This record gives sequence, structure tokens and C-alpha cells, in this order.
Amino acid sequence: MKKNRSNEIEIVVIDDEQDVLELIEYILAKEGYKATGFLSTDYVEQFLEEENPAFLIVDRNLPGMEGSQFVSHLRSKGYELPVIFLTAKDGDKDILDGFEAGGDDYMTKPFKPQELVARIKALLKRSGIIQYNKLRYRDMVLDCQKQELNVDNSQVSLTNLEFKLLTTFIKNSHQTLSRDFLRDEVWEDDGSFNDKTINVALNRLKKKIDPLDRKHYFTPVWGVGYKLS
Amino acid sequence: MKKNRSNEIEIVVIDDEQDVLELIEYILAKEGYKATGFLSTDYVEQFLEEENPAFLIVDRNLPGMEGSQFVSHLRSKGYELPVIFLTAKDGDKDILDGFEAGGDDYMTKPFKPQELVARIKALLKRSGIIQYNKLRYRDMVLDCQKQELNVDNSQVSLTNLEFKLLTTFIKNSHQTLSRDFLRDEVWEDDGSFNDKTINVALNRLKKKIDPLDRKHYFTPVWGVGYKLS
DNA sequence: GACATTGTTATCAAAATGTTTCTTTTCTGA
DNA sequence: TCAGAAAAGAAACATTTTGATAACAATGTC
Repeated sequence: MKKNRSNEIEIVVIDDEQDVLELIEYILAKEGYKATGFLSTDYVEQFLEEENPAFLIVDRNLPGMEGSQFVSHLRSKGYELPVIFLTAKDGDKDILDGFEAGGDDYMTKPFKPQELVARIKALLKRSGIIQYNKLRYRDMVLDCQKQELNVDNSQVSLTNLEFKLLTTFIKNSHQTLSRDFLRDEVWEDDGSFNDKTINVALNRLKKKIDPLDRKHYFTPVWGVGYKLS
Repeated sequence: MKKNRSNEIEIVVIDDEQDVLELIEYILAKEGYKATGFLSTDYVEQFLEEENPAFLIVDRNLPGMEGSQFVSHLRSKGYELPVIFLTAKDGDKDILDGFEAGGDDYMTKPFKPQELVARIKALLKRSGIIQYNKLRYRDMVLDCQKQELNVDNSQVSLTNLEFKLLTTFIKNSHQTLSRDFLRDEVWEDDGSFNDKTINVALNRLKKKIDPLDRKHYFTPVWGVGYKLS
């Protein structure tokens, strides 16, 4: 029901061989994905419903329900998450069956880990799950598409102005930003402009992203402006 | 950036061997696609600009510019159309290069025509060029052919506009949709357009699918638009 | 014409942003 | 070092912008 709180992309892997499962989980973990393995299709649907993972990697020879049948079933239920088949079944007909069932890609075992990762990435990109407009500073991650900020893996909601302000600072993290610069860049100077507007805006931002003032993201530069620290 | 007027999906194929080109064109035509072949990357960019085809199939060993280089170039220019590499270059490194350059899929020659077609279809579906039959989000299931919505297993009737709106949100469930985007996508901007039209339409939709406002499917993003939650 | 759909307008509420005032901090020079 | 000036912070208030909602008008459909 709810998306993962953290920024991690969650991938479900279904394979009946424990060691293959572990290998894949290891590969995915190394790439920064959160992998959840299943030895059969049992409970997977329930898991999808509850956790809403981003991606599915599925073998075809599974106990109980065959992999492509399972995917077909999911599709008929309206699940549209990207699916890669990863299986020893490598006949021409098998591959076509996989796509017919609603798979997005089909890889045969044995497989190259790097190719699996590349294909996953391509699909995540194509499905719009990966976004590139991300900015990072210390433990902050800004998602420019969603206008969202994560600080230390918990979401902080920012207003447009605050977002623009923070973006400007992170894009220029190496230098002190003068009030003049900020006025030009963030506010698009409408002439009349109160001295304190910038101060107030910045302090509101500070309070939102670090309410307890423990992290001191911003340092005032006396008589000039502010810089990230 | 608008789709071809006709119903046909237009696919560009680049391959320096005339007979391979013709074979692929033949395969695609038989599947009902409109194929346009090129023997090199020359003029392809111009063609993309003018015709805005839906899909690109590209060889790697091309006279002039190498295939992956060309794709990389297109990506950097902002072309987002799906790309399949279809090439004899089958080394591990080659495949990774292909994905690195921005390819969506990678097939090696010799290839099975049916597999090519299956991969094209999968990608067209995933890119939203072909419609899905069903979409799901939380406890909502949309049947796009019947224009029907089921929420928590009971049917809710939606108007065309409402259906299109909801579909757009579910297809882009991972990001905030700005009013500009919605205007382009759902209404096809007739120029005069009241600010509040979108608000009203969305609130009507909200009320229909969740009359008691218990589920909070939509979250307004202040000053921007809405997102699914 | 009756009805459903969609767009428009008006009103209110909420959120964001700007302004003012006062307090606190920081810097400077005697 | 300390007093005073200048700058920044904080809180309260004011203004503006935006969103929700309802009522109404326009449009299209049968």
C-alpha cells in the first residue's frame, strides 16, 4: 500500500534455487537496490499488494505455478511493474511465451551479472522509476521531478521557494552566495525587496530541514550572504 | 513532440547492409508497422525531427558514426524514443556499451524475427505507445478497453475526461504531474484555459472514486499540481 | 427537450510568502 | 576589553497566491 520510506528501489526476485537467489540478491544489493527473494510464487502477490515494489525478476521453472503463467496472472490483475524473466528455458518458443505473458525482457541462464544490472537499469529508466534530476548534499537528496527532499531518508516537504533556494545552494555548494546573487537567482528581483526577506526565507528553510539545528547546513557569511557547510 | 497522426506506428531502422534492412522492413511491415530504413546515420536526425517516429532499431557497425555513439548523441539531444540495438557485436563489453549509450534493448545477429517483434512490442507497451488493457493502483483497477474502473471490487463509472485523467496519473504514478503537463496530456491545450478547470476536474474525480475522502489517492503539490500517494 | 458532461465563476479556506518589530549575535575600533 | 553599530535571527502579523467547493453556464448527446 505504501511506498518504501527510504530512497531505495525495491526488487522482488523469484527463483527456486536458493543459491541463485542469493547470488542475485547479492548483485542487486551491491548496486544499491533492496532485494527481496522468494523461492516460489506463493505470497508474492500479497507482497506486491502490501509493499508495492518497483521491479520483478522471475524464473520460469518454479514449484507450483510456472513463472510466465504467474506473470500473466499478475498482468491480468492490472499489475504493470516491469518484469524480467531470468531462466534456463532458452528455446525460441520459450522466449516468445515469456513476452506473450507480459514480460519486459528475457534473459537466459547462465547470465552475466553486469548485463542483468544494465537491463534492469534500462527498464527502470524506461518505466520512469529512475529519475536523473537528483541533487545530493551530505545526507540530503533532492528529487527535482517530484519536488521532494529527503533528509537522512525521511521525507521533508518544501515549498516552491524553499526548494528553489535549496537547489540554488546545492548547485553552488562550493561558494558563498551573496544576497544579491540569491535575489537574482531565486527571486527574480521585482525591484522593491525587503532586506530581511532572504533572511526569513532561509531561516524557514533551515528550520524545516534541520529543526533541532544539529547539522548546521548553512553558515551565514557576515555582511554577504550564506554558504553551505 | 506529437505522435504521428495516422494509427500506424513508425519505426526507423538503421543498418548498412541493404538486404538486412529489407528483411527487417519486411518483418515490420508484416506486423503492421510503418518502417523506414536508412543505410547510415546521415539524415536520420533530420528525419526524427520531421516525422517523430515511435521507435528506433539500430545496428552498431555503421559507416560514418558508430551506432551506440549515434544513440548517445540522440539521447544528449533529448530524444527519448525507445531504441533496440540489433548488431553482430556480441561481446560482453559491447552489450554494456549499448545500454550505456542509452539503448533500451540489445539483440545480436543472427536474430529471430519473432523475438525482435516481441521485444519491440514489449518496449512499445512499456513506453506507453501501445495501451495496456489494465492498470492498477492500490485498490483501483482500470480496464482501459471497457473504460471501467473498479475500486475495491466495486464498479465506479467515470466520464471520458475523468478516465483519461486517472489513467494519466496511474501511468505516471512515480512523479508529480504539473498542471502544464496535465493540460498538454489530458486536455489538448486549446489555448484558452481557465486556471481552475484542472482543480475542478480533479476534485470531481476524487469525489467519485473516494466519496468519503478516506483513502487520499491524490496529494496536491502546492503551486505545481498533484501526485498519487 | 432532458440529461450528462465539461467549463466558468465566485467564495472561502489554507498555504506560502513578505513585512515589521524586537531580540540576539557578531564585528569593529577606541 | 568593551561599547556601540551593523547584521542576523525569531516571532508575530499582513498580504498574496493557490486550492477546494459549490453553484451556475455552456456544450454536446440521445
